[in-house]
Amino acid sequence: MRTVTPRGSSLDFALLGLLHQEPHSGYDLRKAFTASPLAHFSDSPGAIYPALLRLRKRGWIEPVPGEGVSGRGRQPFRLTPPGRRALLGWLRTEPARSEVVADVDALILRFAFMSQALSVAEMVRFLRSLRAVVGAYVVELEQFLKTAGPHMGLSGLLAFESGIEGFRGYLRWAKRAEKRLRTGGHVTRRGS
Amino acid sequence: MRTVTPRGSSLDFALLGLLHQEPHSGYDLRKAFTASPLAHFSDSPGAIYPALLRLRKRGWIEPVPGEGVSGRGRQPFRLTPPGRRALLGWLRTEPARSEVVADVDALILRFAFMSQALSVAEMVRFLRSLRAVVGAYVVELEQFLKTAGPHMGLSGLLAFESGIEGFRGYLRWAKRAEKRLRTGGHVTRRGS
DNA sequence: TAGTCCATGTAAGATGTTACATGATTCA
DNA sequence: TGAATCATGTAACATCTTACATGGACTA
Repeated sequence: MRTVTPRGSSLDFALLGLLHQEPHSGYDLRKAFTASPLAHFSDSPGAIYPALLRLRKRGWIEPVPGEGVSGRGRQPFRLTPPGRRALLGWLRTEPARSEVVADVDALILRFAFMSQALSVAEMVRFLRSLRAVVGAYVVELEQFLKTAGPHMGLSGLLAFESGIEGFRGYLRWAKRAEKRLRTGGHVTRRGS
Repeated sequence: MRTVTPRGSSLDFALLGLLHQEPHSGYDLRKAFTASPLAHFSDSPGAIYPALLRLRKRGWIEPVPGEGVSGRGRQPFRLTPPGRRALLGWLRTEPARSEVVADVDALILRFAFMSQALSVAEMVRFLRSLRAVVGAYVVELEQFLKTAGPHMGLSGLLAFESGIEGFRGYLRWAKRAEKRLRTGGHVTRRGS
Protein backbone atom coordinates (compact mmCIF):
# COMPACT_ATOMS: atom_id res chain seq x y z
CA MET A 1 0.00 0.00 0.00
CA ARG A 2 1.12 3.47 -0.69
CA THR A 3 -1.26 5.62 1.25
CA VAL A 4 0.27 9.01 1.70
CA THR A 5 -1.16 11.10 4.48
CA PRO A 6 -1.80 14.52 2.99
CA ARG A 7 0.54 16.94 4.66
CA GLY A 8 -0.28 20.03 2.70
CA SER A 9 1.71 22.25 0.39
CA SER A 10 3.01 25.71 1.18
CA LEU A 11 0.05 27.12 -0.67
CA ASP A 12 -2.32 25.12 1.51
CA PHE A 13 -0.82 26.51 4.67
CA ALA A 14 -0.64 30.05 3.34
CA LEU A 15 -4.38 29.79 2.76
CA LEU A 16 -4.94 28.28 6.18
CA GLY A 17 -2.89 31.03 7.74
CA LEU A 18 -4.97 33.75 6.15
CA LEU A 19 -8.23 32.03 6.98
CA HIS A 20 -7.06 31.69 10.56
CA GLN A 21 -7.08 35.48 10.86
CA GLU A 22 -10.62 35.79 9.53
CA PRO A 23 -12.94 34.24 6.92
CA HIS A 24 -12.18 35.01 3.30
CA SER A 25 -13.64 33.93 0.00
CA GLY A 26 -11.49 32.34 -2.66
CA TYR A 27 -11.59 35.55 -4.60
CA ASP A 28 -10.45 37.58 -1.61
CA LEU A 29 -7.63 35.15 -0.97
CA ARG A 30 -6.53 35.32 -4.54
CA LYS A 31 -6.47 39.12 -4.46
CA ALA A 32 -4.54 39.04 -1.21
CA PHE A 33 -1.98 36.73 -2.76
CA THR A 34 -1.63 38.79 -5.90
CA ALA A 35 -1.12 42.00 -3.94
CA SER A 36 1.46 40.62 -1.54
CA PRO A 37 4.68 38.62 -1.57
CA LEU A 38 2.48 35.58 -0.96
CA ALA A 39 2.23 35.63 -4.75
CA HIS A 40 5.48 33.73 -4.53
CA PHE A 41 3.44 30.68 -3.59
CA SER A 42 1.25 31.09 -6.65
CA ASP A 43 -1.81 33.23 -7.11
CA SER A 44 -3.54 31.62 -10.06
CA PRO A 45 -7.18 30.57 -9.74
CA GLY A 46 -6.18 27.18 -11.09
CA ALA A 47 -4.08 26.68 -7.96
CA ILE A 48 -6.15 28.42 -5.30
CA TYR A 49 -9.60 27.01 -5.97
CA PRO A 50 -8.44 23.39 -6.16
CA ALA A 51 -6.45 24.01 -2.98
CA LEU A 52 -9.56 25.27 -1.22
CA LEU A 53 -11.42 22.17 -2.38
CA ARG A 54 -8.67 19.98 -0.97
CA LEU A 55 -8.83 21.76 2.35
CA ARG A 56 -12.60 21.31 2.47
CA LYS A 57 -12.32 17.61 1.72
CA ARG A 58 -9.78 17.27 4.50
CA GLY A 59 -12.23 19.00 6.81
CA TRP A 60 -9.78 21.80 7.53
CA ILE A 61 -12.02 24.61 6.31
CA GLU A 62 -15.77 25.09 5.87
CA PRO A 63 -18.08 27.67 4.31
CA VAL A 64 -19.24 30.27 6.79
CA PRO A 65 -22.88 29.30 7.32
CA GLY A 66 -25.49 31.77 6.18
CA GLU A 67 -23.11 33.86 4.14
CA GLY A 68 -23.02 34.25 0.42
CA VAL A 69 -24.41 30.77 -0.21
CA SER A 70 -27.44 32.35 -1.92
CA GLY A 71 -26.40 33.04 -5.48
CA ARG A 72 -23.04 31.92 -6.70
CA GLY A 73 -21.19 34.92 -5.42
CA ARG A 74 -18.53 35.18 -2.76
CA GLN A 75 -18.37 32.15 -0.55
CA PRO A 76 -16.36 32.87 2.60
CA PHE A 77 -14.54 30.05 4.35
CA ARG A 78 -13.30 29.67 7.88
CA LEU A 79 -11.07 27.23 9.73
CA THR A 80 -12.55 24.20 11.44
CA PRO A 81 -11.04 22.87 14.69
CA PRO A 82 -9.12 20.17 12.77
CA GLY A 83 -7.93 22.92 10.44
CA ARG A 84 -6.65 24.89 13.38
CA ARG A 85 -4.87 21.80 14.66
CA ALA A 86 -3.31 21.20 11.25
CA LEU A 87 -2.07 24.78 11.13
CA LEU A 88 -0.68 24.49 14.64
CA GLY A 89 1.04 21.24 13.78
CA TRP A 90 2.65 22.81 10.76
CA LEU A 91 3.75 25.89 12.69
CA ARG A 92 5.38 23.68 15.31
CA THR A 93 7.28 21.54 12.80
CA GLU A 94 11.03 21.65 13.36
CA PRO A 95 13.04 23.18 10.52
CA ALA A 96 14.91 20.39 8.74
CA ARG A 97 17.98 20.42 6.53
CA SER A 98 15.90 19.21 3.61
CA GLU A 99 13.68 22.26 3.90
CA VAL A 100 16.67 24.56 3.98
CA VAL A 101 18.04 23.02 0.80
CA ALA A 102 14.82 22.72 -1.12
CA ASP A 103 12.57 25.50 0.13
CA VAL A 104 13.70 28.10 2.66
CA ASP A 105 10.77 30.27 1.73
CA ALA A 106 8.40 27.74 3.23
CA LEU A 107 10.28 28.11 6.52
CA ILE A 108 9.92 31.86 6.46
CA LEU A 109 6.26 31.50 5.56
CA ARG A 110 5.83 29.31 8.61
CA PHE A 111 7.40 31.93 10.80
CA ALA A 112 5.22 34.63 9.26
CA PHE A 113 2.05 33.09 10.66
CA MET A 114 3.42 32.28 14.08
CA SER A 115 2.45 35.34 16.07
CA GLN A 116 -1.16 34.48 15.37
CA ALA A 117 -0.96 31.25 17.24
CA LEU A 118 2.28 30.58 19.11
CA SER A 119 3.94 32.04 22.17
CA VAL A 120 7.04 34.17 21.92
CA ALA A 121 8.96 31.34 23.54
CA GLU A 122 7.95 28.97 20.77
CA MET A 123 8.85 31.47 18.12
CA VAL A 124 12.26 31.96 19.68
CA ARG A 125 12.74 28.21 19.78
CA PHE A 126 11.94 28.08 16.07
CA LEU A 127 14.45 30.81 15.26
CA ARG A 128 17.19 29.08 17.25
CA SER A 129 16.47 25.82 15.51
CA LEU A 130 16.50 27.61 12.18
CA ARG A 131 19.86 29.17 12.93
CA ALA A 132 21.29 25.81 13.86
CA VAL A 133 20.19 24.08 10.71
CA VAL A 134 21.01 26.97 8.38
CA GLY A 135 24.36 27.45 10.08
CA ALA A 136 25.21 23.82 9.53
CA TYR A 137 24.28 24.09 5.88
CA VAL A 138 26.47 27.17 5.46
CA VAL A 139 29.38 25.16 6.80
CA GLU A 140 28.60 22.44 4.28
CA LEU A 141 28.53 24.97 1.50
CA GLU A 142 31.83 26.50 2.58
CA GLN A 143 33.46 23.10 2.50
CA PHE A 144 31.99 22.38 -0.89
CA LEU A 145 33.38 25.66 -2.11
CA LYS A 146 36.84 24.70 -0.94
CA THR A 147 36.92 21.52 -2.99
CA ALA A 148 34.79 22.44 -5.98
CA GLY A 149 35.49 26.16 -6.21
CA PRO A 150 38.76 25.93 -8.13
CA HIS A 151 37.05 23.94 -10.88
CA MET A 152 34.11 26.29 -11.30
CA GLY A 153 33.70 28.97 -13.92
CA LEU A 154 33.58 32.56 -12.77
CA SER A 155 29.82 32.90 -13.05
CA GLY A 156 29.33 29.60 -11.30
CA LEU A 157 31.53 30.79 -8.49
CA LEU A 158 29.66 34.05 -8.23
CA ALA A 159 26.30 32.31 -8.27
CA PHE A 160 27.49 30.00 -5.53
CA GLU A 161 28.56 32.97 -3.44
CA SER A 162 25.15 34.51 -3.94
CA GLY A 163 23.67 31.38 -2.43
CA ILE A 164 25.95 31.30 0.57
CA GLU A 165 25.38 34.95 1.28
CA GLY A 166 21.67 34.44 1.08
CA PHE A 167 21.90 31.86 3.83
CA ARG A 168 24.18 34.07 5.90
CA GLY A 169 21.52 36.71 5.52
CA TYR A 170 18.98 34.35 7.08
CA LEU A 171 21.35 33.81 10.00
CA ARG A 172 21.69 37.52 10.64
CA TRP A 173 17.98 38.01 10.24
CA ALA A 174 17.11 35.24 12.68
CA LYS A 175 19.42 36.74 15.26
CA ARG A 176 17.82 40.16 14.93
CA ALA A 177 14.33 38.72 14.83
CA GLU A 178 14.93 36.95 18.10
CA LYS A 179 16.03 40.21 19.66
CA ARG A 180 12.96 41.99 18.35
CA LEU A 181 10.71 39.28 19.75
CA ARG A 182 12.24 39.71 23.16
CA THR A 183 11.90 43.47 23.17
CA GLY A 184 8.29 43.18 22.11
CA GLY A 185 8.88 44.21 18.54
CA HIS A 186 10.72 47.45 19.04
CA VAL A 187 13.74 48.05 16.91
CA THR A 188 16.83 48.32 19.05
CA ARG A 189 20.00 50.08 18.18
CA ARG A 190 22.75 47.87 16.88
CA GLY A 191 26.17 48.33 15.41
CA SER A 192 26.23 48.40 11.63
CA MET B 1 -5.92 24.32 -29.38
CA ARG B 2 -3.75 24.16 -26.42
CA THR B 3 -0.38 23.23 -27.75
CA VAL B 4 2.26 24.30 -25.34
CA THR B 5 5.77 24.45 -26.65
CA PRO B 6 7.97 22.78 -24.06
CA ARG B 7 10.24 25.43 -22.62
CA GLY B 8 11.99 23.37 -20.01
CA SER B 9 12.08 23.46 -16.23
CA SER B 10 14.95 24.64 -14.07
CA LEU B 11 15.94 21.04 -13.62
CA ASP B 12 16.07 20.55 -17.38
CA PHE B 13 18.45 23.45 -17.81
CA ALA B 14 20.56 22.50 -14.85
CA LEU B 15 21.07 19.14 -16.55
CA LEU B 16 21.76 20.80 -19.89
CA GLY B 17 24.25 23.11 -18.23
CA LEU B 18 26.19 20.24 -16.74
CA LEU B 19 26.11 18.23 -19.95
CA HIS B 20 27.36 21.27 -21.81
CA GLN B 21 30.60 21.06 -19.83
CA GLU B 22 31.12 17.41 -20.64
CA PRO B 23 29.15 14.17 -21.08
CA HIS B 24 27.70 12.61 -17.95
CA SER B 25 25.51 9.64 -17.23
CA GLY B 26 22.27 10.02 -15.32
CA TYR B 27 23.91 8.52 -12.30
CA ASP B 28 26.78 10.98 -12.45
CA LEU B 29 24.39 13.86 -12.80
CA ARG B 30 22.39 12.70 -9.86
CA LYS B 31 25.49 12.42 -7.70
CA ALA B 32 26.59 15.87 -8.81
CA PHE B 33 23.23 17.28 -7.82
CA THR B 34 23.20 15.56 -4.45
CA ALA B 35 26.67 16.78 -3.59
CA SER B 36 26.09 20.40 -4.59
CA PRO B 37 23.58 23.19 -4.05
CA LEU B 38 22.01 22.05 -7.31
CA ALA B 39 20.18 19.65 -5.01
CA HIS B 40 17.85 22.60 -4.55
CA PHE B 41 16.41 21.78 -7.96
CA SER B 42 15.76 18.19 -6.90
CA ASP B 43 18.09 15.24 -6.95
CA SER B 44 15.72 12.29 -6.91
CA PRO B 45 16.01 9.63 -9.60
CA GLY B 46 12.30 10.00 -10.17
CA ALA B 47 12.94 13.53 -11.36
CA ILE B 48 16.27 13.21 -13.12
CA TYR B 49 15.72 10.14 -15.29
CA PRO B 50 12.36 11.32 -16.64
CA ALA B 51 13.97 14.70 -17.28
CA LEU B 52 16.74 13.07 -19.29
CA LEU B 53 14.12 11.17 -21.27
CA ARG B 54 12.33 14.43 -22.02
CA LEU B 55 15.54 16.05 -23.19
CA ARG B 56 16.24 13.09 -25.46
CA LYS B 57 12.75 13.22 -26.95
CA ARG B 58 13.24 16.91 -27.62
CA GLY B 59 16.49 16.10 -29.34
CA TRP B 60 18.48 18.25 -26.93
CA ILE B 61 20.75 15.46 -25.73
CA GLU B 62 21.92 12.12 -27.10
CA PRO B 63 23.84 9.10 -25.83
CA VAL B 64 27.53 9.34 -26.51
CA PRO B 65 28.02 6.78 -29.30
CA GLY B 66 30.15 3.80 -28.50
CA GLU B 67 30.16 4.38 -24.76
CA GLY B 68 28.53 2.27 -22.11
CA VAL B 69 25.77 1.13 -24.44
CA SER B 70 27.01 -2.44 -24.09
CA GLY B 71 25.43 -3.76 -20.93
CA ARG B 72 22.98 -1.64 -19.09
CA GLY B 73 25.54 0.29 -17.13
CA ARG B 74 26.42 3.95 -17.27
CA GLN B 75 25.03 5.66 -20.32
CA PRO B 76 26.72 9.04 -20.86
CA PHE B 77 24.83 11.79 -22.66
CA ARG B 78 26.01 14.85 -24.46
CA LEU B 79 24.38 17.95 -25.90
CA THR B 80 23.19 18.01 -29.48
CA PRO B 81 23.37 21.22 -31.53
CA PRO B 82 19.68 21.95 -30.87
CA GLY B 83 20.39 21.32 -27.20
CA ARG B 84 23.16 23.86 -27.30
CA ARG B 85 20.82 26.33 -28.97
CA ALA B 86 18.16 25.70 -26.31
CA LEU B 87 20.69 26.30 -23.55
CA LEU B 88 21.89 29.47 -25.23
CA GLY B 89 18.33 30.70 -25.66
CA TRP B 90 17.63 30.11 -22.00
CA LEU B 91 20.84 31.81 -20.90
CA ARG B 92 19.94 34.86 -22.98
CA THR B 93 16.40 35.17 -21.64
CA GLU B 94 15.77 38.55 -20.00
CA PRO B 95 15.01 38.40 -16.30
CA ALA B 96 11.33 39.16 -15.79
CA ARG B 97 9.40 40.39 -12.77
CA SER B 98 7.45 37.14 -12.68
CA GLU B 99 10.68 35.20 -12.25
CA VAL B 100 11.79 37.47 -9.45
CA VAL B 101 8.54 36.91 -7.61
CA ALA B 102 8.17 33.20 -8.22
CA ASP B 103 11.67 31.84 -8.56
CA VAL B 104 14.79 33.95 -8.13
CA ASP B 105 16.86 30.83 -7.80
CA ALA B 106 16.21 30.01 -11.42
CA LEU B 107 17.69 33.38 -12.33
CA ILE B 108 20.82 32.69 -10.33
CA LEU B 109 21.04 29.24 -11.85
CA ARG B 110 20.94 30.85 -15.25
CA PHE B 111 23.80 33.14 -14.35
CA ALA B 112 25.77 30.22 -12.94
CA PHE B 113 26.09 28.60 -16.36
CA MET B 114 26.83 31.74 -18.29
CA SER B 115 30.60 31.82 -18.29
CA GLN B 116 30.52 28.53 -20.21
CA ALA B 117 28.81 30.11 -23.15
CA LEU B 118 28.35 33.86 -23.04
CA SER B 119 30.66 36.83 -23.31
CA VAL B 120 31.44 39.00 -20.33
CA ALA B 121 29.45 41.76 -22.00
CA GLU B 122 26.37 39.57 -22.11
CA MET B 123 26.81 38.56 -18.51
CA VAL B 124 27.10 42.17 -17.48
CA ARG B 125 23.95 42.97 -19.44
CA PHE B 126 22.15 40.21 -17.57
CA LEU B 127 23.29 41.53 -14.20
CA ARG B 128 22.18 45.06 -15.05
CA SER B 129 18.83 43.79 -16.17
CA LEU B 130 18.55 41.74 -13.01
CA ARG B 131 19.32 44.75 -10.87
CA ALA B 132 16.66 46.77 -12.65
CA VAL B 133 13.92 44.22 -12.20
CA VAL B 134 14.86 43.28 -8.63
CA GLY B 135 15.23 46.95 -7.71
CA ALA B 136 11.75 47.66 -9.01
CA TYR B 137 10.35 44.79 -7.01
CA VAL B 138 12.06 46.04 -3.85
CA VAL B 139 10.33 49.37 -4.36
CA GLU B 140 7.03 47.55 -4.72
CA LEU B 141 7.68 45.66 -1.52
CA GLU B 142 8.59 48.81 0.35
CA GLN B 143 5.35 50.42 -0.71
CA PHE B 144 3.41 47.34 0.28
CA LEU B 145 5.08 47.46 3.67
CA LYS B 146 3.96 51.05 4.16
CA THR B 147 0.30 50.25 3.67
CA ALA B 148 0.08 46.70 5.01
CA GLY B 149 2.80 46.80 7.65
CA PRO B 150 0.74 48.37 10.42
CA HIS B 151 -1.83 45.59 10.14
CA MET B 152 0.64 42.74 10.26
CA GLY B 153 1.56 40.66 13.25
CA LEU B 154 5.12 40.88 14.51
CA SER B 155 6.27 37.61 12.96
CA GLY B 156 4.60 38.53 9.69
CA LEU B 157 6.44 41.82 9.71
CA LEU B 158 9.74 40.13 10.45
CA ALA B 159 9.20 37.55 7.74
CA PHE B 160 8.42 40.30 5.31
CA GLU B 161 11.61 42.10 6.23
CA SER B 162 13.53 38.89 5.66
CA GLY B 163 12.16 38.83 2.16
CA ILE B 164 13.02 42.43 1.37
CA GLU B 165 16.52 42.01 2.71
CA GLY B 166 17.00 38.93 0.64
CA PHE B 167 16.25 40.93 -2.47
CA ARG B 168 18.51 43.77 -1.35
CA GLY B 169 21.18 41.14 -0.97
CA TYR B 170 20.76 40.18 -4.61
CA LEU B 171 21.16 43.84 -5.58
CA ARG B 172 24.43 44.14 -3.68
CA TRP B 173 25.62 40.82 -5.05
CA ALA B 174 24.85 41.79 -8.64
CA LYS B 175 26.79 45.01 -8.24
CA ARG B 176 29.81 43.20 -6.90
CA ALA B 177 29.53 40.44 -9.46
CA GLU B 178 29.62 42.97 -12.25
CA LYS B 179 32.78 44.45 -10.81
CA ARG B 180 34.38 41.03 -10.55
CA LEU B 181 33.49 40.26 -14.12
CA ARG B 182 35.20 43.42 -15.28
CA THR B 183 38.35 42.79 -13.29
CA GLY B 184 38.52 39.27 -14.64
CA GLY B 185 37.38 37.60 -11.47
CA HIS B 186 39.78 39.08 -8.97
CA VAL B 187 38.35 40.28 -5.71
CA THR B 188 38.82 44.01 -5.35
CA ARG B 189 38.91 45.96 -2.17
CA ARG B 190 35.67 47.64 -1.25
CA GLY B 191 34.32 49.60 1.69
CA SER B 192 32.30 47.54 4.14
C1' DT C 1 -30.74 44.79 -22.11
C1' DA C 2 -26.17 44.42 -23.63
C1' DG C 3 -21.72 44.48 -21.95
C1' DT C 4 -18.43 44.16 -18.42
C1' DC C 5 -16.55 42.62 -14.43
C1' DC C 6 -17.17 39.45 -10.42
C1' DA C 7 -16.37 34.90 -8.61
C1' DT C 8 -15.80 30.29 -9.05
C1' DG C 9 -14.43 26.69 -11.25
C1' DT C 10 -12.60 22.88 -14.73
C1' DA C 11 -9.56 20.49 -18.42
C1' DA C 12 -5.25 19.17 -20.12
C1' DG C 13 -0.74 18.84 -19.51
C1' DA C 14 3.89 19.22 -17.28
C1' DT C 15 6.64 18.26 -13.56
C1' DG C 16 7.84 16.79 -9.19
C1' DT C 17 7.61 13.34 -4.92
C1' DT C 18 7.88 8.89 -2.70
C1' DA C 19 8.43 4.37 -3.04
C1' DC C 20 9.39 0.40 -5.40
C1' DA C 21 11.43 -2.65 -9.33
C1' DT C 22 15.17 -4.63 -11.95
C1' DG C 23 19.12 -6.22 -14.11
C1' DA C 24 24.23 -5.73 -14.12
C1' DT C 25 28.73 -5.52 -11.62
C1' DT C 26 31.84 -6.03 -8.21
C1' DC C 27 34.18 -8.11 -4.56
C1' DA C 28 34.49 -10.74 -0.24
C1' DT D 1 28.53 -17.43 -5.34
C1' DG D 2 26.13 -14.52 -2.41
C1' DA D 3 25.58 -9.74 -0.93
C1' DA D 4 26.03 -5.22 -1.73
C1' DT D 5 25.74 -1.44 -4.61
C1' DC D 6 25.66 0.42 -9.23
C1' DA D 7 22.64 2.39 -12.60
C1' DT D 8 18.44 3.02 -14.57
C1' DG D 9 14.03 3.18 -14.47
C1' DT D 10 8.62 3.00 -13.40
C1' DA D 11 4.04 3.57 -10.86
C1' DA D 12 1.00 6.24 -8.35
C1' DC D 13 -0.04 10.33 -6.82
C1' DA D 14 -0.05 15.45 -5.78
C1' DT D 15 0.30 19.82 -7.28
C1' DC D 16 0.93 23.56 -10.27
C1' DT D 17 0.41 26.24 -14.97
C1' DT D 18 -2.14 27.86 -18.78
C1' DA D 19 -6.15 28.43 -20.83
C1' DC D 20 -10.89 28.23 -21.06
C1' DA D 21 -15.91 27.93 -19.17
C1' DT D 22 -19.85 29.58 -16.66
C1' DG D 23 -23.26 32.05 -14.47
C1' DG D 24 -24.55 35.94 -11.62
C1' DA D 25 -24.35 40.99 -10.63
C1' DC D 26 -23.82 45.57 -11.84
C1' DT D 27 -24.07 49.48 -14.86
C1' DA D 28 -24.54 52.34 -19.04
